[in-house]
Amino acid sequence: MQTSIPKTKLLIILRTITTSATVSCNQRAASERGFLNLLQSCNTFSNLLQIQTQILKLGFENNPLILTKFVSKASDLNSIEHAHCFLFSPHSNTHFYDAFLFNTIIKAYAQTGNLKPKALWVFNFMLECRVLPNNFTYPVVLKACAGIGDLNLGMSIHGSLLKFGLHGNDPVLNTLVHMYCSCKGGIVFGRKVFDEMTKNDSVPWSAMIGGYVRLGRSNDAIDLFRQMQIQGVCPDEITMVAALCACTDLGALELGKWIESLIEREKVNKSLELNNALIDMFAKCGDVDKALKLFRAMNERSIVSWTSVIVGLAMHGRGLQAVSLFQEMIRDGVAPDGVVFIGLLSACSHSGLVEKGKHYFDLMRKEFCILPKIEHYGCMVDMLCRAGLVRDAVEFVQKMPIEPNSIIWRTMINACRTHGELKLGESLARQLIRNEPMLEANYVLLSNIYAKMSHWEKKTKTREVMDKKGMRKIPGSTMIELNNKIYKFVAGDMYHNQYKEIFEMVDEMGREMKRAGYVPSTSEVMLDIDEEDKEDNLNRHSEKLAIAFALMNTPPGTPIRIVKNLRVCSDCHSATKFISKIYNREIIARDRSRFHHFKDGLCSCNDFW
DNA sequence: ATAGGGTTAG
Repeated sequence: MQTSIPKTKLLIILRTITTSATVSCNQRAASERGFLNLLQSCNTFSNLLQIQTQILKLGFENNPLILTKFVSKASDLNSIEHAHCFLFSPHSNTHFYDAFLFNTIIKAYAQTGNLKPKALWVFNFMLECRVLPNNFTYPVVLKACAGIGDLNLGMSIHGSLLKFGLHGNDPVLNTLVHMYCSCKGGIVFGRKVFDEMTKNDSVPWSAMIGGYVRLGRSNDAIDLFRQMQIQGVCPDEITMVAALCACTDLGALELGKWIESLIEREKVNKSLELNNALIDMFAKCGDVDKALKLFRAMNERSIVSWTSVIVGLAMHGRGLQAVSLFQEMIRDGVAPDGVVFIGLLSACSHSGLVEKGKHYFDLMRKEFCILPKIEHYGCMVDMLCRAGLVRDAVEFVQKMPIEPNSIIWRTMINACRTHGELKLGESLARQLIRNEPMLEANYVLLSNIYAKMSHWEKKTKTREVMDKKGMRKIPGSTMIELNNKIYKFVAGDMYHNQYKEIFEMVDEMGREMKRAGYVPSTSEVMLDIDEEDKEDNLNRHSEKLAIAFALMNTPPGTPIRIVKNLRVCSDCHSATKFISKIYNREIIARDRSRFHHFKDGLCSCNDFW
């Protein structure tokens, strides 16, 4: 329940102010202070409307301070557009407006979800009104620009900053770095500003490291983080969050633990966000139990904390536990949002809980009034497809009230391939290519279907179309951490300095596995070559190279952690099960969508992925 | 009164 000033009281106060017919300076100041206090306690939209009327009645429409407070109140009440109309009506006298007032409006727009472009409109209007921007203007206007992500826009603001000859102080330069790092294609400009500025504190470092993380350049982010240490700049909790995100992206558990130890050593303030980043890092780097432990120890949790553990459990195939955590969250009185439902539905999807998934999909609309978005429909399609119910998925898509996106089509096409609906898959893939001819993933899907159908000439033709358009398949790669270094393997990799030993090890593994009953699934090889070459091809998959490398370089009995950039192929999946038993190793593999814990010849995913 | 951070299906 919101507390509001009773209307009667409000009117009495207003009347007291209005009735002073001849006011001295002191009285005027007093009435201004009184009005500001009144504004301060305004907390509903109808209060705001009353205040607006009074502003006109009392002649405060020429008082920029009062107008500024009015704007920030309106912003608090999500009514910035209302304040906008009031301030920029044809009758309003913009002659009295100052930079503080404009800055406040720009900031209010910058904070909105989809009204950010209006911040730039106000900025331009400010220039038209010949109000000079100051050093407080640029951080807010650049922040709006960063939110829009338009590089040209950002550059023109940068240009206007130079034109006004403001001496860029720290906040201005920091936001300039942030803006460039948030715009597509802008990171080099951001780096240039970053390199040329004097960096007195952690802020520009956080902006730059965060920029690399957002671009998926996590290795560069970590390099810069190390550079920061060398330069003797102390990272704060925000820098730590960015560094942890880089670890999460890489799946680098050891690196993540190192950051955690730095946090402890430097006694960095453990903000809610930092705890959330730690939870997410541990969950997505393979130690979901540690993530749960941290989650339980937190004294303040946000919806993000809950989402992180639920998604973490989902990735580890612990769907039932994810569901019970969701129920606990509801019992705790935390209001769910659309995002946590994505996590919950993906938990059901990864654990084959089709009925539960359907139940929660209905519940989100009926009980929590959250309208399912395309992502939620995507989860449902994925869930039906994983469970092998391709026909149900088709029916579901036909009944959907919104247009399916290409992600949903790709999910369906891939499911058609794995569940033998090849004709359907082919026609869907061809349709998708007609709609989206410049996306390589669509051609890869079609060519994989042709491979499965053994339609080699059609497959070759698809590949030729790709070549002609200059597209290339993303190569599969596997990452492994060893002695504080990150090693990356790609299929057939011969650049590693141990590659001969690795290939020998892979061959030995192959012999041992065959003795234990492993049959290479050569149907996974999407090439028209003979069976023996197919086996070689399988043995050169990046995953097997990484595991061989780990077996050679780590003590017997220790767990092996690997991270793949794509989904694990079914041959590598079955081979890894054998390896875990033969070599008595626990192998924890993260692929593009989930974790596989291999132990004693079995996988935690129960072959469901 | 001005700067920097977190979660999401495929």
